[in-house]
Amino acid sequence: MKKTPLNTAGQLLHCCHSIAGLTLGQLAAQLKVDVPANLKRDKGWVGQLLELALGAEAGSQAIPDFPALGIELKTLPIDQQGKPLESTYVCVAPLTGVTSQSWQQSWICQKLQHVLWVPILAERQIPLAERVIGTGFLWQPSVAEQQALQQDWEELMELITLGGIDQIRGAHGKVLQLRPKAADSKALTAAVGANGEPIQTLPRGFYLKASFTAAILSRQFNLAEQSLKY
DNA sequence: CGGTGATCATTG
DNA sequence: CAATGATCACCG
Repeated sequence: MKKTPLNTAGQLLHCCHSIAGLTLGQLAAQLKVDVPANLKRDKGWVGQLLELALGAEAGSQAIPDFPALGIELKTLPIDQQGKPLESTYVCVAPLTGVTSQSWQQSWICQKLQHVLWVPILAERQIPLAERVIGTGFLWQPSVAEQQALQQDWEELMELITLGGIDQIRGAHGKVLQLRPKAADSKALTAAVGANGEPIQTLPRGFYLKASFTAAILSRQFNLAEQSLKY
């Protein structure tokens, strides 16, 4: 865990391993950060803490957490069985001006090319300061994962550009969801209406379903097990 | 507002 | 009890 910017993915991973096994309280103490009583009013606290610990530079800018490496940092709340407790927010969804954009050029695709996942044992019954940081790992989508994501994305984007956004619910995709991403249900942003006319609607964001992130963890977990056997 | 970081909490 | 829709805090 260093304060200086990391130059390689290897250094980042090493830094990540050095904080694995610590509780959030221990890490916060090292960084001289106060631990909130709960996450009710500090939902992004865990993510911010890990960004500080690993030296992410992007802050709240719309760029990768590690610009030089093109790597995105994401914490993943899991239970003791290693199962994700929540779906994972990826980024906001463009609602206008994206006709004929390809999956490969999309913002979400770019973000998902290199992700540093850091599992956090975060069952709600465990006090925040006692939650344990897991072993982070670098991930790139497999061909199959890429195809599943692209398929859902294309379906969702077609609905958005054709004015079907108000029919989209969280259940629409298999691995990718489109759900509200706003301060509250009254926030508005521009979108396309049913007849192609401009309308105002709730801002949406792309989320990875828990079953998808569970598969990522499973793949990592199984590989780790295999490496112990041989 | 739109983006970052997400989790909360009601509901089926 | 998982999943969807709602919400919290901070920044430029």
